[in-house]
Amino acid sequence: MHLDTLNDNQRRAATHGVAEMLQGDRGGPLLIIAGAGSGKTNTLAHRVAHLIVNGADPARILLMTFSRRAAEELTRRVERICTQVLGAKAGPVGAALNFSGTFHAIGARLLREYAGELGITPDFTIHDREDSADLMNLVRHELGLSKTQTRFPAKGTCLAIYSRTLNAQADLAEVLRTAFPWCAAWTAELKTLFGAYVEAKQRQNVLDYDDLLLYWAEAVREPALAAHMGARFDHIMVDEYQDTNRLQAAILLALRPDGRGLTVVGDDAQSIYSFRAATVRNILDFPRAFSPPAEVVTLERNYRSTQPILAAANAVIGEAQERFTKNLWSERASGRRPRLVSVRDETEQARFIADEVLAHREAGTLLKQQAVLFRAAHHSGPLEVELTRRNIPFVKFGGLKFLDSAHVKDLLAVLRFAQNPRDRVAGFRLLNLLPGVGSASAQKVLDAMGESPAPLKALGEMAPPPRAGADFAAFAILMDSLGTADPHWPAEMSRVRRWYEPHLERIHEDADMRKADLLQMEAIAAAYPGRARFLTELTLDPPDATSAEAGAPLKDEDYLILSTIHSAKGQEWKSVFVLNVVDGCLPSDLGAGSSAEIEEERRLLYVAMTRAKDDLDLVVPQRFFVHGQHARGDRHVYASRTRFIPAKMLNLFEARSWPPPGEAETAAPLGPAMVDVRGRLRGMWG
DNA sequence: TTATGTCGGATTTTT
DNA sequence: TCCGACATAA
Repeated sequence: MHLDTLNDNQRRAATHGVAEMLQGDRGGPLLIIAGAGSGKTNTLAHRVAHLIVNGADPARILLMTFSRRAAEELTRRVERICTQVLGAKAGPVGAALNFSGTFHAIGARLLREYAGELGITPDFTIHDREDSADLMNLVRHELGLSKTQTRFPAKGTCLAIYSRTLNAQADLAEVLRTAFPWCAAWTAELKTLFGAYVEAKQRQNVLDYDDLLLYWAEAVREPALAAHMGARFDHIMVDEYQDTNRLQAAILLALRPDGRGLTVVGDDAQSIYSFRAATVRNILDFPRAFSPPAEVVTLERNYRSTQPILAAANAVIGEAQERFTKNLWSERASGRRPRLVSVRDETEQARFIADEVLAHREAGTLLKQQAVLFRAAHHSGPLEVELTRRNIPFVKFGGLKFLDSAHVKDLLAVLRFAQNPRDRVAGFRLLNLLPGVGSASAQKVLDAMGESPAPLKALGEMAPPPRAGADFAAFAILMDSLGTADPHWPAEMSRVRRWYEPHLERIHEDADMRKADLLQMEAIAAAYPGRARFLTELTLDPPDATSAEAGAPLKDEDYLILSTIHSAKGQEWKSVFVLNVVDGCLPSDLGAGSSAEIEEERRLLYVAMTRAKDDLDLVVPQRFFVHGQHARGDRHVYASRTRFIPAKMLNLFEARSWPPPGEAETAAPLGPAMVDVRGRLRGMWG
C-alpha cells in the first residue's frame, strides 16, 4: 500500500478528511507543522495522491506553493504515486492538476477569468518589481517630488513602503514608523504619490505584483464572488504557509470561511520572508480561525540530516526568543560534527571551498550534491572568481537575474508595448533607446498615443521627434507589424531582435555577450504558446538561475550550486557550505535594528544549516571587505563569529582553521619589533 | 532638448 | 561599485 512508507504522523496528515470525502463531505481544516527535512513534500504528495486515488477530481484541487519549481516537484511526485497505485488507468494526473502555482500566478489567472465581474479588462500586462519602480519614478517626477529640499525617498524605497503597506494590510503611518522611520516625515507626500501611482496603473492597464493579490482579495470580499470561486475547488492546499502575509491569508479565508477542505503546511522556525510582510501569525493563528479548530499534525522526525548536524541546528534555533513547536530528531548517526572553519579572509574562504568541493567530488559526491549558501547575492563574488579560475562549473540561484539585465528588459519591453500600447514604462524605455529621443519627446509621443483609440496606428502616423528621423520610423513600423495580437508568434521574436541589435551595439560595449542572451530568449520564447502567456509567466516565474557559462549548463552536466539562503528554501544537499558566518553578514548589520529582525536572521542561519544531509561547513573569515556605504569608502573589517553560535555551543562543532598551520603559503605573521630599523638607521651616521 | 560628465549617497533577502 | 540627480555643453 502506498501509505506504508510513511510514519504515523505523516500518514495521519495524508489521510485526514478522506473518510468524510467518501461520505460526500469535505474534511475539516488541517495544519501540518513540518520541521525541516521531515518529509514534507513527500507527505503532501501522498495526501494529494491519496485524495485522487479515493476519487477526488484533480482539476478541482488548488495547490499553492512558494515557487513554480516547488509546484512542479509536487505534481511530479503525485503523478508517480498515482501511477504506482492505479497503474495505467491513472492517466495524466499531473496535467489535470492544473491549478497549481504561486499565489501570484493563480491570482493572475483568476483575475483574467473574472475580469468581467471585476470591471477590469482581461488583457492587462504585469509589471515586475523594476517596472513598478520605474512607474513609481515617473509619477514621482510628475508630482515634483524629485526636487524637494531634503531628499525624498528613492523609487525603490517608495515601492517597498507601498508594497508593505498593502501586503501587511497596515496603516501607512504605522508602516513608516516601524519599518521605514527615516521616511516618516514624508507621510502626506507618500500618500499622494501612492494615489497617483494607482491611477497611473489603472490608466495604463497594468497590474503590479501586489495588485494580483489585492484585486483578488477585493474580489473575494464580495460574498457571491467568493462563493463562486471557492466552489470551483474541493480541496485547497497551501505550502510554506509561514511565509504568507495577511493579504494572502485573507484571500484563503474568504475562499474557505469554514476551513473545510483546506490544508496548510509550514514551519514557523523557517519563516524568513517578513521583509515581504509575511507573518508567522498566519500559521500560529490558523487552528483557531475555525470552529471547531483545525486539526494539527506535527512532523518532528527528520530524515535528512545526521544527528550531529541536527543537534547544532537545534541549538541555534533553541536560542530563539519565541519557540513554538518542536525539536527535530534523527536516527542518522554520524561521528562527524559540523565544522566551524576559520579562514583569514574572503579570498582564503573561496580557496578553501574550491579545495573542499573538489575533494568531495574525488570522494564520490557530485558537484550537484554540494551547495554554497550565503546571506546576500554579492557575497559569492570572490568565490565565483575562484571557481571560474579553476574551471569548476557552477549555477547561481538568487540575486540578479537574467531578466534583470538591460538588454533582456529592452527586448521584453518591445513585446509588452505591442501587447499593451498604454504601458508607458515599456514605451518610455523603448523610445529612450532611439538616438535623438530623450524623456521630453518620449513623453509627448506617449501622450499622443494615449489619446488615440488605436495607439499603435497613431504612433505610425505622428510626426517623428525633431532629431529622431529614420530610427523613429523604423520603430513605428516594427510596432505596427507586431500589433496587439500575435499571429506570428514566436517568429516575431527574431524580427524584434533584428530591430534591436543595432541599438544594442551602439549602446553597449559588450554587445556580443548580450546578443547570445537574446538568442537564448528566442529559444525560451518558442516554448510558449503565445506572447501573452510568455510575458505573464516570465514575469511571475522568472528562470531563477544564472550561470557563469554563456548558456545554462545542460541538465546532465555536473555543476556546483551557489544560492542565497532565501532561494535555498525547501532544498537539500549532501554537503553544504555557508559563507561569511560572521556578525555583520549573518545577522546582516543593515537591518539588525529590531529584535524581530535579529530573530529572523537567526532563523535564516537555521534554514541554511538544515539544508545539509551529511556535511556542513560554516566558514568564518577573520576579516572581510565592505564597500561603499560608510563615508570612508572601502575597507576591511575585522569580523567575529556570528552571535548565533555563542561559546557554549562550540562543543557541538568541530573547530578548524584553514589552511592548517604549517601549510600556509604565505608566511605566518611575524612578531612585533623583531628588528630595530630606526636604531640601525640612526647608527649609520653615528 | 539631448548627451555627457561629475559628485554624492547607498542598506539584503523575492513574488 | 553602482546608480541617480544635477549641471553643462552641443
